[in-house]
Amino acid sequence: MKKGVTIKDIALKLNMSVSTVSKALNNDLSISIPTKDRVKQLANDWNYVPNEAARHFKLCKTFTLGLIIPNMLDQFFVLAINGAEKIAAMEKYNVIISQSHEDPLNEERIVDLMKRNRVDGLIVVITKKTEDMSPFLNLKNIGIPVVFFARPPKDDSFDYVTADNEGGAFKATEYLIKRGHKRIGHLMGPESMAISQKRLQGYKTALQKNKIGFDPHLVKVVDLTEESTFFAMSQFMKMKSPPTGIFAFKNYISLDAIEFLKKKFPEMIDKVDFSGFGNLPLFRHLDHKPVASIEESSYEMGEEAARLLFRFIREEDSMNTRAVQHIQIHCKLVVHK
Amino acid sequence: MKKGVTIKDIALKLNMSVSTVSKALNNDLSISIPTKDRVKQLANDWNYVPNEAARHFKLCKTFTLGLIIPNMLDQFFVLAINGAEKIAAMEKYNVIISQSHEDPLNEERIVDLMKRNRVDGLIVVITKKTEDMSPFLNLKNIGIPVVFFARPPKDDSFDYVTADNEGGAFKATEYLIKRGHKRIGHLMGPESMAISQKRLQGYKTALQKNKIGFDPHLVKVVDLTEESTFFAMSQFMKMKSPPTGIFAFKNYISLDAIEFLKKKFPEMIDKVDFSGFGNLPLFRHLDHKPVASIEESSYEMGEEAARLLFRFIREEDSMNTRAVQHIQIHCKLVVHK
DNA sequence: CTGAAAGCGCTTACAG
DNA sequence: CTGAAAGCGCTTACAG
Repeated sequence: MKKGVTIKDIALKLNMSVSTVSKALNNDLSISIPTKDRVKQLANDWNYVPNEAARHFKLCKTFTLGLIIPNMLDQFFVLAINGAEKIAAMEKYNVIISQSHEDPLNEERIVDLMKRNRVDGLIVVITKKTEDMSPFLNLKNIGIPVVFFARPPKDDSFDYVTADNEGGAFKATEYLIKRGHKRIGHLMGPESMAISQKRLQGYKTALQKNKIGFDPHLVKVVDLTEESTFFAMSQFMKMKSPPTGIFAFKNYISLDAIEFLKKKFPEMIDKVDFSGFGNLPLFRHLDHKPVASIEESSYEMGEEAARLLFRFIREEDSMNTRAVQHIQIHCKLVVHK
Repeated sequence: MKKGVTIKDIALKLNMSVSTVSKALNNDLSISIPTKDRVKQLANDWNYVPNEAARHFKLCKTFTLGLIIPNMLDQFFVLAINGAEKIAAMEKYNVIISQSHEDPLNEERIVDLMKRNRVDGLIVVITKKTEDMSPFLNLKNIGIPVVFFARPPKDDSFDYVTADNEGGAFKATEYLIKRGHKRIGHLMGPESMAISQKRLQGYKTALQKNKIGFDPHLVKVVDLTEESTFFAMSQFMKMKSPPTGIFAFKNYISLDAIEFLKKKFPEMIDKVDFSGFGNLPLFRHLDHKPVASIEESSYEMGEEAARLLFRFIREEDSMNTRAVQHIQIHCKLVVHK
């Protein structure tokens, strides 16, 4: 980084103090219009670029939000980022995005980095394997507020924004029932994720309400990799009477499951209906896709998380006294085709 | 941001000078092992978190790379980001990503922001409409190196990494010819983009080499929106003898074009073959997709761009004397199904 | 091996 | 309305 023009240079040239120049550039009310004009004119002529690193340092504030997400190839997260960025932009805040790639070790490294860089707040989607929350506890101690997003930690003492997981699962399952399915499987999310249980619960409730017995063999846990979905599907297909409707924890899983059928049981591809969480932009291009999606409104969820975070940033002092916030976003069922 | 523990606090407690503490934490050779141990022990006990804002300020270096891309919903860019991030991580650099959403005004705002935040270097995919390069010239002046990526500016005085656009277009077009097509259309990229011409040229060369006359009616310019692709396709389909093979500037355009056929000319969907730039992860899930893609190796391109940028960051002094770098990445043809 | 001192560029409470 | 001065947390050239 070259040295560049500083307010000192400007002050020297105009025979003013640096205080005056600083105030003029910041539109301080105490400075006269002519002075402001002269300062701004020269700043412009000289291509003055304020050194934010110096401001951040001086003000103990970086005007930066950290975002930690598992993976940017997942459109759900990208939409959420866009929502958060919108709110951040309104507050003239920057956003730093970093990917954990679903690895808790990476996650810890990134949290540390964000801490060192003194972001003013953090929005985090924890990895599918994160169980140890100590890196985040530590964050609280040094006064950096965190809002968890989409995947709430099991420990309810943290603030989060998430979908109505149980309600959404209920709707997705019931839609399959309404389409006439009696044997309904569930591709369940990892045990390590709190929402896996919620979505399972919604599935169970839908069965119950519609007088369909719960069969534990119809629930297979997957870990969000293609292999595990393929394995679960092959288990399903081996059954005497395989499910004809499958509610997936997440629609990226449905896509893998559909992929599996195409490859191994092409005759079944039109006989099994899928529903699941996530109404993704890429569905537009698909011929074989879930019959219904739970719209998680990820853009709005991102906005909501950012709004909550800004509230915390503003109320920083009351950090230790304020009530924990758990925000739940309503989920809509979207039928495809 | 709370005040937190500083090296001064540690120095006070241990009856040392701040210089010693600073050096101990930075593993300076001049400090004795026992001293280092005592310092590190206390730093650890007290949860000391170095204030990077202060370091950046002091060192006139932020260890941060800026990335400006049009849109994170485009997987091509996400892969490139991942490549650049990998290289940055190896150099212990952070990456700030910002989206221009294809709007030059946004782009200018972001460049300004990156300037103020004194990123050490910038990797930029300009918007499809960017013609005025002055925001970037300005960057050079204050000593922030920039590497353009994927979409080289028309002005060749900038450094960039791009695909072998002409060669790739040649291969994609020739593949359609090899499949027996005689009437081959081209969905050309925006005139404002330099690579649109290159890809058109590759298309023309492939026709020529294979003794197929060039028909200007078979070239339609699109602007990367669905509407413009739909319009171009409807023009094609109105022709007496519409093209049976179409080489698209970019495969997201192919997807829109396929969408158009599905909707308006379902009987044609299996009669028109597409090829184009971009071998995207999402193709995995598609039944109707281009018959071939030009693999742009975006991950590797991202790495390459970051490597080049680091070279510039290191050689900062010779900024004005060094030769302009134009790196071209070889493109492979990937046949689908 | 350790420390005193200067300084990075900016903001702000205070004095005039 | 303007300015002098302190200080944010750190690094480093220099002295000892």
